Amino acid sequence: MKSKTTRSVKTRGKTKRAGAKKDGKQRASAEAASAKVNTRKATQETSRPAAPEEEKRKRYIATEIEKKWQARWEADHLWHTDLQNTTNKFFFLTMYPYPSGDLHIGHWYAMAPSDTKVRYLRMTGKNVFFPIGFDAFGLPAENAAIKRGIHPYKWTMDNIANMRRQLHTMGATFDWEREVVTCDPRYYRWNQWFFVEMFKRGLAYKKMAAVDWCPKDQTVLAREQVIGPERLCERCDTPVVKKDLEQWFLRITAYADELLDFTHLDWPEKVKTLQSNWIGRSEGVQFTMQVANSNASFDVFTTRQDTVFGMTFAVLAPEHTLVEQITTPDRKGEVEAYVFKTRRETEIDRLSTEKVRDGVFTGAYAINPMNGARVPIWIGDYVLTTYGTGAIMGVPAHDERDYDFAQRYGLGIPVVIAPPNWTGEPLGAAYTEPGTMVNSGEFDGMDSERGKAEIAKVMEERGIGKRTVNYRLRDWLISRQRYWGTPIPVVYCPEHGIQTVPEDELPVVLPLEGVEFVPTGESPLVKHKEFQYGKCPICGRPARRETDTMDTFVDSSWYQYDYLDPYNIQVPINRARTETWLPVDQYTGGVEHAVMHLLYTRFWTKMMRDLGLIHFDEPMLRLYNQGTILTGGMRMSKSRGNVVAPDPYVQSLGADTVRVYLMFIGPWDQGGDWDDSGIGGVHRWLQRVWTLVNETAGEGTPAGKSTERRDLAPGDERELRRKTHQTIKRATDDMEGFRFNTMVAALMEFTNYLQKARETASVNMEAWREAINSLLLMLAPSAPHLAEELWSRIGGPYSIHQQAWPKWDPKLAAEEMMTLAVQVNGKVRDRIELPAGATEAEVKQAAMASANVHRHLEGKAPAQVIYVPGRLVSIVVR
RNA sequence: GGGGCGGUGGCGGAACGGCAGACGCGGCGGACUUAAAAUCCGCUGAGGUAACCCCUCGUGAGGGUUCAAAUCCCUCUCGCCCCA
Repeated sequence: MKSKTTRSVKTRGKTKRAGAKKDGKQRASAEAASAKVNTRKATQETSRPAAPEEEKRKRYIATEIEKKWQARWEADHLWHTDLQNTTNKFFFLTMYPYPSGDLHIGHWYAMAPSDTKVRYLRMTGKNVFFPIGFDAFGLPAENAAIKRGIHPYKWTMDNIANMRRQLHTMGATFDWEREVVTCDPRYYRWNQWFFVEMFKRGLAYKKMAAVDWCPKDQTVLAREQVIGPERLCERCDTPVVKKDLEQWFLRITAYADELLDFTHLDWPEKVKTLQSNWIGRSEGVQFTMQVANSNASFDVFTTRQDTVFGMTFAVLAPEHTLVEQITTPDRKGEVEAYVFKTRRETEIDRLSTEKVRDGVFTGAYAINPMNGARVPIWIGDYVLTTYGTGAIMGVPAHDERDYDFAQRYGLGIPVVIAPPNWTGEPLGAAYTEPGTMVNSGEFDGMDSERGKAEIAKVMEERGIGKRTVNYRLRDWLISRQRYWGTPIPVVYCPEHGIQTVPEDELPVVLPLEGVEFVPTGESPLVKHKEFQYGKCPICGRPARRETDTMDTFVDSSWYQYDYLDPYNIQVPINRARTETWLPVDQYTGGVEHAVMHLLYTRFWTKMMRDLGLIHFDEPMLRLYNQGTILTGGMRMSKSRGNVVAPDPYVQSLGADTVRVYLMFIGPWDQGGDWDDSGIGGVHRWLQRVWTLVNETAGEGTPAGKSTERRDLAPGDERELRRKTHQTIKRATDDMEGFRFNTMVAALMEFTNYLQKARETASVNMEAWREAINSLLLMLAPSAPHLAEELWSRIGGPYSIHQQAWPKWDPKLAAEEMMTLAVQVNGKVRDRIELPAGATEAEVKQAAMASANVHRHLEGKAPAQVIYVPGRLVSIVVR
């Protein structure tokens, strides 16, 4: 296979292609050249046998050169950023992975192009900090413990070890010396510290909340443990219900308005819109409704106070605290059954338009404070306690959901906002646009937009209600009845109630020993008596420790800060470094985190600012969302069992091939179904580069033509330099715009051109060197190992990754000739070639001289001739 | 229901309103080889023509603006995402 024969056959094949019919001579010169190489090599590395070494030089064996250079880069700490040096600083952050155990092709898709961009930025003179870590707390570790008896700590650490190894094979320039692992007490103690600070400021608090509860396992379930539309417990298939429990919240709503301000963020519009919608600010009025024949009352929120005269009913959420009190005895059975039914539904189900909007009459009535009308009080599951006040006024004529509801139960639908040209007939559907107010007492004839303001004013004057801003955003529920997370640093003293753990006692360490993982559905901490034994910081007496842990999104809310100084256990953040290195200059990650992680981390930064730790308002200045790699149309995940492992590809074709292929398959923000059918093409391209450059390196001239090079043809040299500089321009622009696919295509085209040039043209060595050097430099960010290897072979200084990205010269890139399309009535009829500097008159003259054009003019004189400089000539005849 | 994004060869995808299909995969033909693999060369949107030139048609469907539309506008349709 690797015999001498094969090699000489190969050599002969190539020489024959290269030269005309001088087989013998060509072969002789090629062999002489390779013999020279051989000698040099042999003297350099006398310890090794010459033949296999020679073989290695000839063939592109990706795995060998990749291992070699990875070891060298690491030994040289090439990617360890000097954080003291803040000149040209650039913080490039890619979302850290969850340590599921295996790095899949989706991870590569996110990280490899990020690394390419980082390497490019380094070559343009940026001092880049590119850290990596692991989002190490979370449910899968605990499930593994329950199912297979592996401790979550061990499971997580083993997975991290494996993923570290896999990440290294990618050849990414991560600064491994500042790795953050969030399940390390060193890290999560600061989660606790932040929690305590927030508690002191009222930003962390405890209140009742409805959560998913499995009645059989007697436990709260995470959202993802509730399976299917039937909402069954994932362990025992018991229908899940909602249950009110005391939960810890972070007051993100305090920042709602500020979170709506994106003015200093260079983020995708999509993400900004998603966050805005999620926060859901609406301005309206909150007013009080009295229950008839009762001293009870309830508040409703509406943005359509202009329609208040059209109210024919009121609806309370089934969970509303008033429901039990006001329900009349004859309605009790029906109401209770309905409340029970509702508790099994999700909010998403309840808000779906597909769903029939139903409800039950409570038997009670409420008074419309604006006109004194008595309206029936219903309960309905389309009203949520989590939005507004958990009660609404029903105005069927001007709200679609209310309309459906009134239709179903035969409630009145009086029009109070007249559509244009309305003649008094009943509406066929809810009219939700502005209009003229009618049947609204003193407001009749008023434009409804003005009516909104007027009614709000009147309500305030009469003490009925007040103008209110309402948000869809809820406070962030961080309690998890789970083991594998950050313990919430709180104790419950029988005498002094809720007390946070003093700072000098942090961290509250998650116990690793004495923890039982049995499928009862209860957090192991609840049964860990030792852990629960705390003491009150005020009286020093025993106090039960909180057993809830924090949502893992807490960890990812500030991990970018910890990267700067991960080993610091004195203070939460290193202020000096934070001041100079943050905010993050470029963040990359999936759009699926738009309203969770990306909102939480913005909140966290604002909170930190208000704690006086930092001076800026936003954590990440620029954001790029790459797409998702799917398999069979589905997101890759271990639980689905559809992950594609990169390792086999890396072993057979090399990391460089995988990296380039992932960038080549399409626009980075698009993602798509994984299909490896084209990966061979990318590998072949890299091999062609290998061969092309090695010939230059080994023989000192392109294509071994040294002995018979003709004199320089000036045109050829100009052309070669033109292609070189045009390619640099294309690659630079594409790299700036994250257009890796077209960047790779440009380099492929350049390689194709160089191969042809080598065989057909006589080449000036300076220009050739410039071309080869540029090719390697431009390839370096994408295929770092191959580029480094070839760079060293042509005698470039180590490391190629510390060289400057090539610059293009507009003069050299400029074309001398231009090819123009000539259109007659919009159809291309000919192409003409002219010097690039040709004047409009010359161009038009040349166009009119075309025989093809003449034929299509059919003797008519052109009515109009349009010249688009450098592009085309358009001739119009009528 | 509202909003956003998208629909281009057999496939992934290129294309500042200006020559549609770059680049790659796949396919076909050829060179090399005893043969295969690998490599290299040529062709490859559909149709008309034996072939070349050339012509016609073509970017989900239909209409519009324009000398010129994949690109801008309107209507529809299908797919994905978000909100209700």
